[in-house]
Amino acid sequence: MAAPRKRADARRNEQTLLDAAGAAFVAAGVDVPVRDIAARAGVGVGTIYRHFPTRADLVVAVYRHQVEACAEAAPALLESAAGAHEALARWIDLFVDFLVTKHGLAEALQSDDATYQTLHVYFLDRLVPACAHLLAAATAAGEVRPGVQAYELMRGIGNLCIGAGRDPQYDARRVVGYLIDGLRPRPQSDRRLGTGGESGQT
Amino acid sequence: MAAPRKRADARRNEQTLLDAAGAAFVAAGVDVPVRDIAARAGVGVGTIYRHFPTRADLVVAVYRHQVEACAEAAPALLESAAGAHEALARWIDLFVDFLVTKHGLAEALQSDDATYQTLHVYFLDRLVPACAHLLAAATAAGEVRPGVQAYELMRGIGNLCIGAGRDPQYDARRVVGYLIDGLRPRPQSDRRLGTGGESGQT
DNA sequence: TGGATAAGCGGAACCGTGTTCCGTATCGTT
DNA sequence: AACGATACGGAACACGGTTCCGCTTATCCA
Repeated sequence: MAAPRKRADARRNEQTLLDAAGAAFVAAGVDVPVRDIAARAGVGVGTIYRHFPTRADLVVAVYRHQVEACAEAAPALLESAAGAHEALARWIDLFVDFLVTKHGLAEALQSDDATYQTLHVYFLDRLVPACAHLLAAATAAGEVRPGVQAYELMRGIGNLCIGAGRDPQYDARRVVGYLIDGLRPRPQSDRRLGTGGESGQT
Repeated sequence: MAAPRKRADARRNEQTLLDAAGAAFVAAGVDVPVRDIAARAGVGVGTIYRHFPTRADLVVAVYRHQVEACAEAAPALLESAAGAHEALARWIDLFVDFLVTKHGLAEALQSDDATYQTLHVYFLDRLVPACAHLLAAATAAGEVRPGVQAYELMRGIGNLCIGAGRDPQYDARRVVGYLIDGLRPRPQSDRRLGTGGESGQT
């Protein structure tokens, strides 16, 4: 319960590591070898593991501010945007912009590798509620068909961002745009997709 | 140019390997360690690399028939389905059903790992034309907005299949359904997404 | 200020996995 | 049967994640 303040060199190293990791992520993606990060920071690999037991901890630490900012932007968008669907679309643009500029992050987010477990959890905990808020408003306004799940939507968006930025033929923003449009209620529906249970898998 | 028939044991081993690999993929995903496949087949790892220089070659060999069948199903769907959009949707369902039942395949397809390069190329070469055919018909019929690219659509669909089957909260088929709906022309459009060049990236 | 003690550090060592390579075994042919 | 070509097995190497322990350094107290 007491806050046994860490040693000064430890605090300094932690910051150095965050900077080095951030730079390494930009240069070589979030999958950059641990040894490379250590070399950049001028520390041994042991030091990294002491401060950030898993790679996910390091990634979360590096991107925490941006994720928080994204989550916190949601309410303001709901007020400033023309409509609820528009607000949702704008917020998702924010999320997509964040993801596509972080090489390998979208991949890591969807990875089933146990290493990235906490990354997954953190992003979901922080962003799904924000998304759910916007989504609920849009659904209530009749601008999104009923039954769309925030979690599922976030996973879909995240998936669509995989590989963006390394393939000039693939524009994640555009495809995400199609998806968001597809959330709208179908005017005169002949193909039922509403609450979704028709996918026929036993 | 001559067909220097391979040795009998080599042909036998190749088939054994295909069977073993197929079983291993089902049991442990397409990322299963090479040594495991070798053990299943009762051969040394060298034998695998001799027959299938990269993992992609092995994966392609295992799934070739199913990919061909998917590609070839396109024309028939165009005739049997109620409309062109419907045909496209049905064909994509086929593709999604294929992907979600192969653990790790969707991930591998989008991986930038050089190992999977030929896998990527094969799938695209085979399936993009089929998709383009359906898409062209749907666009011509005015059932899909103009400007949608087959390649981009296929990548998007593939991406959405990542992680399906290991997360009960995420139903790739449903999300793909949203996306396909979103391809329809927008009735009274206030948000322009048409030919897509507005994504603001320099 | 100097010494004791705990906190923190570095990097060698270990493990799992992909990949290569070559001595050996097997096939097909004469 | 014997020989050359073909194919095989698995040891060895490369590489990256992870652990562990002897050494260094910050902090505290007398």
